[in-house]
Amino acid sequence: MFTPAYTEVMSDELPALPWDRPRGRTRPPRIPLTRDRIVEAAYVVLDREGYDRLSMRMVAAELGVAVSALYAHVSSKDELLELMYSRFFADMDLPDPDPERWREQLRDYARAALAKLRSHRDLARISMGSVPFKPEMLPHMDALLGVFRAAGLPDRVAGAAGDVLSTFVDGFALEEGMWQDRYRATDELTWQGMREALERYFAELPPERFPHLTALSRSMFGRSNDERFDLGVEIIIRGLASFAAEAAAAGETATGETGNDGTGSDEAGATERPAG
Amino acid sequence: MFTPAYTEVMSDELPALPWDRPRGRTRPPRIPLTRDRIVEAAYVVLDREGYDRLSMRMVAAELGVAVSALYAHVSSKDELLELMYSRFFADMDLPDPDPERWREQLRDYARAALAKLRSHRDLARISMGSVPFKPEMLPHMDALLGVFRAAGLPDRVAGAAGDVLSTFVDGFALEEGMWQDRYRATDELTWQGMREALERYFAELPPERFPHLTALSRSMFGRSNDERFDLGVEIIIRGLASFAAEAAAAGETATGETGNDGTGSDEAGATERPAG
DNA sequence: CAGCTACTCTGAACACTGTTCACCGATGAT
DNA sequence: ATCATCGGTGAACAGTGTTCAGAGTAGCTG
Repeated sequence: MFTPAYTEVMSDELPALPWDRPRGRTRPPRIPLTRDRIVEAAYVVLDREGYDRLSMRMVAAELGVAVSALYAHVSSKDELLELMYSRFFADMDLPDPDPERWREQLRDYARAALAKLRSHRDLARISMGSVPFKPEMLPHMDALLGVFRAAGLPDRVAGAAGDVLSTFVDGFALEEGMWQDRYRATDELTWQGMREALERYFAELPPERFPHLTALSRSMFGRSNDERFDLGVEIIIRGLASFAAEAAAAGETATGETGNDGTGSDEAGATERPAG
Repeated sequence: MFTPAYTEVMSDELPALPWDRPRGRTRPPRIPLTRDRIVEAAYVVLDREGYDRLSMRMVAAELGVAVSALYAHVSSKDELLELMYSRFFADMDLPDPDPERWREQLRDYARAALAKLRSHRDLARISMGSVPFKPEMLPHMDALLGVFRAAGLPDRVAGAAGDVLSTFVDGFALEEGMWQDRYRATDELTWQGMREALERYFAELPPERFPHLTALSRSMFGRSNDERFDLGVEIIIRGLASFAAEAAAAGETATGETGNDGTGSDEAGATERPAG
């Protein structure tokens, strides 16, 4: 290790030693560390190494900086993860409620959210692991509630609809990521090959013990993941449509608000078939 | 440290030294370590300390045993977590499909699963973090598929229905647990107090920016969690009912199977996901 | 009963992790 | 030119999952 005094005195007249760090103006002006740069580096590490190997030391190494330097800008790893998660909501555009197009809007929003979750490896795990509420998601919650109300959902149902939709999107992305981790670890199988292997596995189970699994193995794994996702979203949308139709009917017959809590413990008004 | 030879020779004639471990028959016969005992101890630690503090060393301490002893019965912490997760499916009873009662059966199953997830602290996190498929869940998947088919769902929809339902149940329990962790850490608030605080928080947001959130804060947090859960399940059930009714109608008019994939308006099947 | 093997369990170690803290060097201000 | 401030450093601490040579015990064999 050279002492600073030595390099300061000598390097004005002599060329810099090859193993010595460049100094003066030749050295890049040392970009200061910021939260943003840290978050960015964390995403690089996440994409390259995955969630399990994402550590403060790796982020610091990515920035060419000591670990402890991070703690001047970020109070803990948890906070860093939350900052990463907050970026999730940054550049997603929000629907503005249109009663005519609420189904399409929900479908589009769900697809956009899934695409965002897929855009970084293991991002779904960060999303699922974060505290269930961040101020950044307020505009999203509000916009979604707006769509639900535009669809004609009673308030109680609107309040619960967001849960169903968001847990499905998050859970779907999480499961998808786990399969990827899985086959990343075991073999160099492609995603398609994995699905085929699963289909074969289920098809070859003893049919007397698992009659439905064996019969449906093709239906479960034959189609693409996107189709499975769309189908799930469609199930939810139709469920919401049923409540909307019910509310509309009640609104026509009686002007006052009904006390129906929407859980429909009986199986009466069900099977409201949407036109979609 | 005394050498074993010393204690062996002397302790027959002399009383045992007070700091020496009792030997011979007075010592409890040393119950052998088994996978089951380890899993059981892990659950004790989980309930007392929570998922974040669940470590191999704590499990070992709970059993009064060295850490490395665990690795003779369990190959890794991941395997231990999977063993814990496997217990989840052990004593849940399965519905046997009844076309007349499929809604009730799904509702009961969802409630039972939620109750199971609630029965141990942070169990939902283990569930969500586990690999998406375990052989123990085969009977459950088959039984659920049976219910879906009994309901009259087309195969494609039945294959996706399980995803929607299970991600909702898991996600709901996970979120609930996170709120609990949250208020456990910050204050000695009760669960009810937490909900009230949240309701107030949303109600006091600027209404011009968040018109729907402020308007619906009561609807979202006023009711109990169980009601919110039931409502979510009901949304899914109605969505499935819609597909079932559609299939029934198609089956009456035309005998052949229709090619409808159930996703409704397409326009997006694209973005087949690459494996990476 | 003695001797042996087989097996469980121990204690120490390794390579990590998140986090803290006394210092050091370069910056901007007096 | 001196001082103070502050961002960044390196070492340390307590904790993690995991491995491994070796005790100690149990049960089987001669």
